[in-house]
Amino acid sequence: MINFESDDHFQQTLFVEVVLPLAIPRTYTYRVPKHLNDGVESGRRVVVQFGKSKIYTAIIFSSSNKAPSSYEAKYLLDILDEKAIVTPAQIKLWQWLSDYYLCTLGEIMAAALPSALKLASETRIVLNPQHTFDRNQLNDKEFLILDALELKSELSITEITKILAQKSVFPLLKSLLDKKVIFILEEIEEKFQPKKIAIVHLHQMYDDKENLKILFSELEKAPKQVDALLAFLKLSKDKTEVKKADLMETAGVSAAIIKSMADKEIFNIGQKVISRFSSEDLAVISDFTLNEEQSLAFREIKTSFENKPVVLLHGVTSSGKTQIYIRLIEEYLAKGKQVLYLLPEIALTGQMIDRLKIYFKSQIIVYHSKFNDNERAEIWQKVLNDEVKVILGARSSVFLPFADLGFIIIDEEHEASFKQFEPAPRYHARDAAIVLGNIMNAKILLGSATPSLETYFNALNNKYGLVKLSSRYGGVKPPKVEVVSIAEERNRKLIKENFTSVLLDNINETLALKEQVILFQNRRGYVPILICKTCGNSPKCINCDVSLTYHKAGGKLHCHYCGYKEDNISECPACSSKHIEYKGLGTEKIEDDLKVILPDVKIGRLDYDTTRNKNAHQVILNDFEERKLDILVGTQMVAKGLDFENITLIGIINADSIIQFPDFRAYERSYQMLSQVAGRAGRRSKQGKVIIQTYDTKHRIIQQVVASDYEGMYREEMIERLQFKYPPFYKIIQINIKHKDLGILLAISENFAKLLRHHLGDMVLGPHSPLVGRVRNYYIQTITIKIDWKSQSLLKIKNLLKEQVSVFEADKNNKGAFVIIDVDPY
DNA sequence: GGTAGCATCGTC
DNA sequence: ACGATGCTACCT
Repeated sequence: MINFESDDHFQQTLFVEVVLPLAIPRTYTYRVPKHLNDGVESGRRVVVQFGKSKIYTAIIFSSSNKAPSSYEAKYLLDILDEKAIVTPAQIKLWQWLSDYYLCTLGEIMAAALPSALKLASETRIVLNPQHTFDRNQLNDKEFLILDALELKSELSITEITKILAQKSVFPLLKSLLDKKVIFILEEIEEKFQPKKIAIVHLHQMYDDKENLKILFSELEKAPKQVDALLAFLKLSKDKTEVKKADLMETAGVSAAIIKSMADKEIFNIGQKVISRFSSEDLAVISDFTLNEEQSLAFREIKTSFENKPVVLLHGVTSSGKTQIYIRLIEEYLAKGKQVLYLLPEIALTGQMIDRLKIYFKSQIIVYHSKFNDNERAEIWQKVLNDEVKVILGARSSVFLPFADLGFIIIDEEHEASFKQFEPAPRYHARDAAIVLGNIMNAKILLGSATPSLETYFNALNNKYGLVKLSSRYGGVKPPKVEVVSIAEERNRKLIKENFTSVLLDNINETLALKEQVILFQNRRGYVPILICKTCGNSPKCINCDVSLTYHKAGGKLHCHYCGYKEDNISECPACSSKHIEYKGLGTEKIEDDLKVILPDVKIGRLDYDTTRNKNAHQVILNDFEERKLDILVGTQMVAKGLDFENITLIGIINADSIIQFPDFRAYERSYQMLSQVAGRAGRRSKQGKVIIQTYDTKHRIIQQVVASDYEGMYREEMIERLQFKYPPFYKIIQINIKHKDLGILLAISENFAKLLRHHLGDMVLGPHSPLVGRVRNYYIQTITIKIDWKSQSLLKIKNLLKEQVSVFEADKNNKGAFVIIDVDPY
């Protein structure tokens, strides 16, 4: 006879290693209650108590049947999932990231999982504002939570635990989350919003002619409303949808009239997400064939993939890389594979999304950190269940749980925004994606018009395949680049404010043709610094070692590092002199000066300051696209995701401010930035023009930009990189030490450098002060380690660093100090 | 002799 | 990360 009771008795006791979403270096072991043995699988979430009072969601990393010898493991409280929500491939990726970037698994988990998937005792819960769920589906306890939430709009999990008088609430909350009864509360920041328009419908009731007649008679005393109603009927005759804006215009009524009619339920007003893509472009995209050069590149990429997992597509601006991407994506979709398409964050607000959405419809999904958390959790599940095939996302989308990934595109591969700096994990999404691709056996395509030097180096050394695309698509001519000497114009007194006569003449010509202009200046604010002419003093931030920037709108001095603001000064705080000079220039001043010089021209500005509000970015771009603006002044935001047919002139106000930046990548970055901005000029119909204003017309970077000589730039840069021990020849690991007291910081960082030098010799440089020596009241010292990775073992050095950092942190003399390790800090 | 306030430790 | 525990300084 089989004894079911004793079956349990023979079951093994299992133990699991779990990752907690905290910055602790190791995994922790929990004992599995026997009744949960069947649920043990790495990648599933478990609920555990950690410490005396905290409850966290952790991820099972591995399991074993050996009890730990030195301590008694706690029981885990519950297993939340019926299948792993973190895939084995992800676990491998996490491990790699943690080893490579010297961060903890917990930090990666915290960054990777949307918070709706990692409930913790302090998580706050709110009711779904749209009560679309079925109350009958809830059990007693779920109802109890619902009641409590109706009384108090927001509850913490600890509070819910009290209400229910039971320990295990996570599974209950998970079920409520799944049923969309509750949401996780998050601090709402600026959210990504698709462009929406208001659509007006007539209430169903008035489909009936009699009712409509009655309505007209009822509105007799409200002539404006009658106008609106008539206008609606007229518009709805030849269109399926009536836009609120059209209705207002046709009827000649205000929004208030429409609103009051909506309140009376005559109209219903709905929102419709619309594409920012014009129908003209739509045709080009939805039905295209690759030209000869593109087809060749397409075939070359496929051949390269046969023996290399990574291929670089080096294609000049407007060479039609996107079309090649689309064809490749189609091939992988046909094989049933998932595709990850990585783009820099800013480019995602642009037209790329619309373009691909038109093409791939519901197969495509967009993912980035500005999405709200509930949406992100939903996308996580869809990717895991292989319900979405194409993911278009910013760097954090490398963390998604791909079920069957076949192909990764990293577009604008050279973009600095793929690297995360703060907080840990300080990873580079391109490199992480390559590792992910290798783990999942997916092919990886890097795309850029100006590849990063390390990528180009890898391509030339046969580590990556290399495919080139050197002519522009559809016979678009490359823009004509003209360099203007600021110094010379100044001598000849031709310059007006910061505009050379050449630039102004070109602006006028362009505007006369009803074409549009972009002016690029890589500094926001009005003027970067104020200097006292008497004593040379300039106002500094109280928290950081930087000069404050004057912002005319608001009349305040701002710190761009910590956000500190103070009132502008009329006399020098040090010597009371009234002779204050304004030096340098930012986008705000350029906009202002231009308004004086060209009073009849409509000028807009696109930078961090004008795009803080939700949707501001879209509004400005829409205005520009709809030609409500003639000139757009902006920081590097204008360089990305802006593809308007009508822009034929680009002005770079001061190229020197970009080139003269104290960083080893300054020249490379300048070349990339200038080329990219220049690439915005001119489209299919017309050759564009770019005017670069500079003091240093002979500078090699400027000359190389003019000549589109990427190869030349690469060659010369590489000589310097080798000579001064920089990547790609050397690996750089940066150790930043922070402390509130400068004296202590200098002493301890000197000591730490000495200690490291003892082990690593002259690989260790510094400590030195970074560009900004103090941020948010913490002084910073940097120790740089340059490693010749061909002759040294990176792993050994990293292990040594880990060890030495923990020794440093444990040392009493170093209390109050923070150590931040940044691997590949670029 | 007591305790506020902070540093340090350990979490399985 | 964060609470528990230990240690020093200052008070009635």
